[in-house]
Amino acid sequence: MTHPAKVLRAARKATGTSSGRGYSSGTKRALVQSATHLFADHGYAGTSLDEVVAASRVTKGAFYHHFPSKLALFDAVFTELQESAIRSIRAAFDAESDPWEQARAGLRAYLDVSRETEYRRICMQEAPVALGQEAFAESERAASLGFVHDVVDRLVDDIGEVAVDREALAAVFYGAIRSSAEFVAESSDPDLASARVAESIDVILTGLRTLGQLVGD
Amino acid sequence: MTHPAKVLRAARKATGTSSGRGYSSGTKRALVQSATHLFADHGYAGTSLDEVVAASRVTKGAFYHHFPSKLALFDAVFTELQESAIRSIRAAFDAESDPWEQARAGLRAYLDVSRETEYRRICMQEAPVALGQEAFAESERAASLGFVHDVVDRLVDDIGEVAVDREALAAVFYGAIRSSAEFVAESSDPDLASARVAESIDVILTGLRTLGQLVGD
DNA sequence: GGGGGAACGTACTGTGAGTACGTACTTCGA
DNA sequence: TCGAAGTACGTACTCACAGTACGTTCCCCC
Repeated sequence: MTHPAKVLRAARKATGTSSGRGYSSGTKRALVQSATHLFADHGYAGTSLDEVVAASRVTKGAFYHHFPSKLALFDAVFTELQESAIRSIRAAFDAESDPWEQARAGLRAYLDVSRETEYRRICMQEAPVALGQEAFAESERAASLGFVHDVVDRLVDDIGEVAVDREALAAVFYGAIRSSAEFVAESSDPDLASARVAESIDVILTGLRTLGQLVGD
Repeated sequence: MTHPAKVLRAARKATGTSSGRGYSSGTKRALVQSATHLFADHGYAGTSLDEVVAASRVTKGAFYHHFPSKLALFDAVFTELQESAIRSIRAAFDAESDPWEQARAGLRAYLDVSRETEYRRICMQEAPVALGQEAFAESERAASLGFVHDVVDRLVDDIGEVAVDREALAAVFYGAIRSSAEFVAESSDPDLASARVAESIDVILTGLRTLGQLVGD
């Protein structure tokens, strides 16, 4: 007298589909995964809930049991990608000790992450529009921008003598890095493009360091 | 029965609303102007055609006579803002002759343009999502990015000895400038913020120049 | 002055987000 | 072990909005 839902649930647990990090049910996880691909391919506005639930093999009723709105689903997808990216970058960063090497390692890790179309499309393109500039900027300050701020702080400390506006410089570098990601993404040879922008930023950093040494003397 | 279109038309001609630069009718101009404000305030997805036509005091039939779709309306709004911005920046650029001064003047002009919420919201935020990355990147290459490319070219020529990747460096600077615009926009004191980021970019340019002089010796 | 195209207006259709409500399954306390 | 409450869905709708079909008026030119 085993009921069908019970079997399904057991099957999901066995295949590891269920209990995916913080989610109560496998259904929720399936919805997030399907949505990640669909949002990345067709954007937020270009993806209908009917497509998402069809890809997840559930119905709208099931969806609205787990999420209050389409936007909440997008937010879940965004947050997951964002957090994963930050973990990768911070790991690369923490593997170095010299601030200049940390900056280089962090940049390389970021360029790697932004090679994934899902990250670029969802976290860089769609998110500010879908979630609104306010909410997006907030999450950005807490995550990536804050990270760049730390890196720039260390670099400026290392330079020492030159008087610079750390906050403004961090904003400038943050944009430079974001733009580098697009440059790499649009390129036909991502490996080469990645090396090219990394070197350009290197030249800029070297210029700043040289400036610091000259003033320091 | 006095028909509304006749009255409206007479009123428009009397108030000079009609015959707006390149548009066949005043109606088209009114639609673009209303849409500019509405898109800037509520975004592309957040603005309904009913709102646009109501603000323009026409009907959907009139709208679809002038535009094939909502997206075409957005494109018209975007193109107008974009071209106007480029004109301002190029004017500031052409007023100088020294490449480093040209770069400074162009940056200042860009920071001024991007203080307008309409430009930021429509041309920087919404456009890549609404028009699609492909189309947006194309228009960007032809306009703003190409402009930055020219500026960087002159700077690198002036430096001389240092071997740098002009294309990659242009991409990096382009991002730095875009990000500066956001920094200024989010600030509570835009004049101060504008000066702060301009100085940060100045420091970077000075670093590059110094590098060039050292290698040149 | 009338014929044709441009410039509208009105009423409808289709799609997609969100809601209302019913139902199967699980859990837990008595 | 029985039932009551909660969880996890499914089905069938409503409403908003982009786009269409089609009719009507205005304007110009022959």
